[in-house]
Amino acid sequence: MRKTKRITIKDVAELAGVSKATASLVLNGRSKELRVAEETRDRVLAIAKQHHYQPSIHARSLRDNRSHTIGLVVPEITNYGFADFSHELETLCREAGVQLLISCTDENPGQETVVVNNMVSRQVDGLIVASSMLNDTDYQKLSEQLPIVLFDRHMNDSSLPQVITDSITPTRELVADIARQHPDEIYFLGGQPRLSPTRDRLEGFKQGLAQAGVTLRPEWIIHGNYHPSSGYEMFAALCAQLGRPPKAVFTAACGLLEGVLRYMGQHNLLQSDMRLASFDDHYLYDSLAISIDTIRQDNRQLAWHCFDLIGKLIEGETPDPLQRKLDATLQRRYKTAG
Amino acid sequence: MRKTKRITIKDVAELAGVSKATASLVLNGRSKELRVAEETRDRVLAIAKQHHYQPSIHARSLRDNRSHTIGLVVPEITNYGFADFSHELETLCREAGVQLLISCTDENPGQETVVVNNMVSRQVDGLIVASSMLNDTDYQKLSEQLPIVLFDRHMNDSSLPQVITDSITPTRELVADIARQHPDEIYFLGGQPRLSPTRDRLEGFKQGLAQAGVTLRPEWIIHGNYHPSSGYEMFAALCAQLGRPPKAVFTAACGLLEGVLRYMGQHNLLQSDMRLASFDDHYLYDSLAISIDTIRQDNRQLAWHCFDLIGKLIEGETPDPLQRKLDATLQRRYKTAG
DNA sequence: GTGAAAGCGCTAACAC
DNA sequence: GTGTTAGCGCTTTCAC
Repeated sequence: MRKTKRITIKDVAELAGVSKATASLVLNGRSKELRVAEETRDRVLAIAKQHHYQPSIHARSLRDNRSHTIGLVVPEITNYGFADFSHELETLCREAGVQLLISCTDENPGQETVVVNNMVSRQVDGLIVASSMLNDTDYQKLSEQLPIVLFDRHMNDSSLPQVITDSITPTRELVADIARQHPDEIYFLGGQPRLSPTRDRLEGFKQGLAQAGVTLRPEWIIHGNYHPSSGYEMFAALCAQLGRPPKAVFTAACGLLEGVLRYMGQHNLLQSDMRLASFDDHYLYDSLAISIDTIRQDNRQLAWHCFDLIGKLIEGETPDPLQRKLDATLQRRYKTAG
Repeated sequence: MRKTKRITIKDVAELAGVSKATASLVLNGRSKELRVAEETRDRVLAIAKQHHYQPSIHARSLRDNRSHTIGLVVPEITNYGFADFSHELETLCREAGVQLLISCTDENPGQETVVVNNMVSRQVDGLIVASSMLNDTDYQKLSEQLPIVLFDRHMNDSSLPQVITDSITPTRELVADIARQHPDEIYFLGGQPRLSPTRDRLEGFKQGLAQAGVTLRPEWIIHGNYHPSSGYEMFAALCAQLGRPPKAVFTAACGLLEGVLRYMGQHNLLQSDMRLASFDDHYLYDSLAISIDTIRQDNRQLAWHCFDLIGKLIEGETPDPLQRKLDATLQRRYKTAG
């Protein structure tokens, strides 16, 4: 293992019979502008190629005080939406010669602090975060040290750069549609009430009811958290309380939906005529027994904007606008009888 | 942005009125063994804490010629199995103070070369790869430079360190069961015939037929590739050829199954009595209209062994055994009538 | 046109 | 007990 020792610029220089400085110029393609003799240049390049010279990224990072690395912090990489987003972002990074570091928080604010500190100590040039925190004070402070972009979730009136999907509009439209079919019973299952996705989607839910002329009943709104099991429990409790499955349910995120589906699978409810809708899409929903309407985020756009923001911030530019809101798409699967 | 300039060990030393060397000793917790005065030590530590001193990882990496970073290369992070594996591996790495770099190849050998080179140039200490290559010559060569562990897929007689799930045994058992129910028609949809998962799972398929006393018909075996669309196309062609859906199908990986399900969804076949089975599990399969038997890999074990191997290799140890084969679990969902 | 030297932040040998 | 120094690999003035 590790037989071949690294070849350094000093080695290349010596082999080519020039100084480190000259070799450096040539290898950085600045030989033209700084008038290095063509013959010298070719010699250096030949040696470098022949010995597979690769610059030490550590030496460079140390010198430049730049790691060409950015961090991505997400709640769960096993969540299809975040995986898709990560993939898109990784592609953008690779094309730009930037290395992406990915860490998961498991929806746990304590762990979020750990992984973020970890990335800071790794001297990432910037940080892109889908935070599980309730407020942005930590990030506000951190953003004095390095560029931060929040996405997917946003905090109360945060002024930090951020990219989110507009949840309210599509939720309103979808919920209004469902409410017209089931004006007497439509439940909202959400995560922590203080997290922005919950608040926004609940707002959309309320607007949807209003739009359909349906009066909200307080018991329709149920809060839990975004842990996988929470959707299951909320739905189980609801079924127990009603003595039957509800007529219509909107879940605020795919994790919650997952729990609901698990319960339904275990209790043979998948063939029922319950109307189910959710934020977040998944390709397997096309193959489920039950037709679920969903709201699909555009992860490619999301990733692009995050990358654009963080890149500009790192370069010291001031991107405009600093906060971006993207459109989602309704994915309708439910077919109204007749 | 970036108001606060980094504080270095030199700053700490000066503020504490000691030399860099002393400060370094103290900060690395080696003050006891090298008899630094307690008073000095406390002073240094106080200053460091007060100014939030954080060592420069780049300087350290440069000096130690170690990045405390390992690379993970997977075909698709959006594939649930790989996402789950990545998550497990990331947790292990974090606990060990190692940073994990993740890159995707999109099942494309050319891109695999790119991302691997990328990681090498990032000077990762080791590399864990689920390769889409047909042979291991590239990795054989690369392993002279740095430790490599292959997982999930293995190449022909490769002697490189690797961790794989035993596909043959569970596939045989599952297929034998299906073959007893449908001795006259059971199809195998696989990826590239030369990739190890395809070969192993096909071998298990054949053994399963033999075990059930069923004679294999050559037309039952269909090869495509592991791209999402391939399963769809193979299955569509099969349905077209038969003029009806097949009675029983085994797909060699979840990507292929995804394609089959998409076709079935579009053609209202999800309620049919076709028997479907596959390698790789997904939590949503519990909620599908059709009951799919699957073979579930143990990603936590898989990640643990990869981490164990790469860690030991990096430390210069020779792990034993160098190649590991783990057991999978049958996830039965199909209920035989009666 | 090219080379010598300094410095990025850190640690380890070796003085004192 | 503590300080001095050299060196990890690279780039960038500034001389020559």
